[in-house]
Amino acid sequence: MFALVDCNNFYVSCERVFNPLLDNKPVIVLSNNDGCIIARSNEAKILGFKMGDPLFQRKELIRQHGVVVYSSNYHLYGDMSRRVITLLKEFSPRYEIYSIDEMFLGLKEFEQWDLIEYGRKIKERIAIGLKIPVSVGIGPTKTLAKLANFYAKNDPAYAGVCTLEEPPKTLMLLKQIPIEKVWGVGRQWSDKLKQLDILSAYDLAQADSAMIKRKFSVVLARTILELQGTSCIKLESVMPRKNIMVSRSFGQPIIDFIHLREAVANFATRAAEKLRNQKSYACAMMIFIRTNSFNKTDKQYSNSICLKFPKETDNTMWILKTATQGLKLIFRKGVKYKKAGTMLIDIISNQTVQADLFIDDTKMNNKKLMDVIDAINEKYGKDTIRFAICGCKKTWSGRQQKVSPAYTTRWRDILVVFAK
DNA sequence: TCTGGGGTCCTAGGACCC
DNA sequence: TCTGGGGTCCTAGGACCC
Repeated sequence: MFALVDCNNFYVSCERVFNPLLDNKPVIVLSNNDGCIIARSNEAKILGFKMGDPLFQRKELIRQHGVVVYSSNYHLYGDMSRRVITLLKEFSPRYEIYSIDEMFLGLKEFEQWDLIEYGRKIKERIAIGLKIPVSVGIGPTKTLAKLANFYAKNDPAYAGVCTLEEPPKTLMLLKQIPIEKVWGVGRQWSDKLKQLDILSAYDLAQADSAMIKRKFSVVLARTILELQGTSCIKLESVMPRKNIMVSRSFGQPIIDFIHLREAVANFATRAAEKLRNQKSYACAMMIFIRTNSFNKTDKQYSNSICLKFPKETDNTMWILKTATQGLKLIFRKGVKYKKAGTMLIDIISNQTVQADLFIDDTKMNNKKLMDVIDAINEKYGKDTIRFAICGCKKTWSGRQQKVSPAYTTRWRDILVVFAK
């Protein structure tokens, strides 16, 4: 058995932990650049705010209902996520961190227990420990645990905890789940499935898996088995990333090379930090730049380039050098750039590196220097020490007008409580 | 004026090997 | 008229996830 524990409206819930005045009010959290709505409280969902709505299209509705708006605060959400994970680990030795607000628990060892009761304990633990509301879905496969979570979250009768244990009960519930809510079925496939008269999770569970494999892929055929109760998708403990991407849209369009280079250098630096953090090397990197594709009048341009490093590396200097080279090759004058990014690719573990006879490894991967830089930045804050090419003004950075304090990760933001 | 930022896996087809 | 039978690796593109 698996449990899927999902934090409800996670970003909004994080804001509410430190500001109880937000309880019962419509609250939304915005994406980077304050561009889109990416998290909504239940009250905001009822008002009709949709995931991904551009903010500027919803200004009127926000004003009408006095909706509270926040920029995203990943210092806070990331740290709260780590705390949730710490507490959830108490409930099973086997787990998978699936996303910033979701975790699977392996419950093989607890199958004789009352799992509903266990689910309630989990929910209670997170509520008391962190004031984060969670939903718990339990099932014999990950896909069924996901669907159980759908009920736990959306049907008040379950009060946040639902199990799909016995097959007959499971099948009845599957009939009420629209096909597009099934884990692994997105927009394209749900449209195509509906044409085949497969409208619910139940219909998919009954479908001919050979036909599905032919017309879709082995992935969806696997989903059928999972819906029927045969577990195909294992619990994955932490796997290092195979790609590391850092990209941003700019607050203002960038025209000149120097500013664009500064932005790209910052992204590459961040990517290199992530790479070292997971103890890997990258063999190559990709750099991309693009104009604002929403703008119908400006000249459009978008390009990317992949470059190999002379030898696999986790060294910021090499990565910056390569990023700059690549940018020079794809940069075009007279264009208004709106977004850029870097991606480290061909990532390997730093434990399995072949030495090179002809390249001086100490020069390529100046490990001591990187360790010192990382340690200083860890202790005194991001970018305390940095490469000059990254600049210091961050003119490219976007709007973050309504960001809450980083209550749990920055000393000067720590919450102060006054006694009356 | 204003439209996010990450990831994964699978498949088909081409180039190559013997 | 007729033109083998295996393989591997790589890449781009398309689907999905949060």
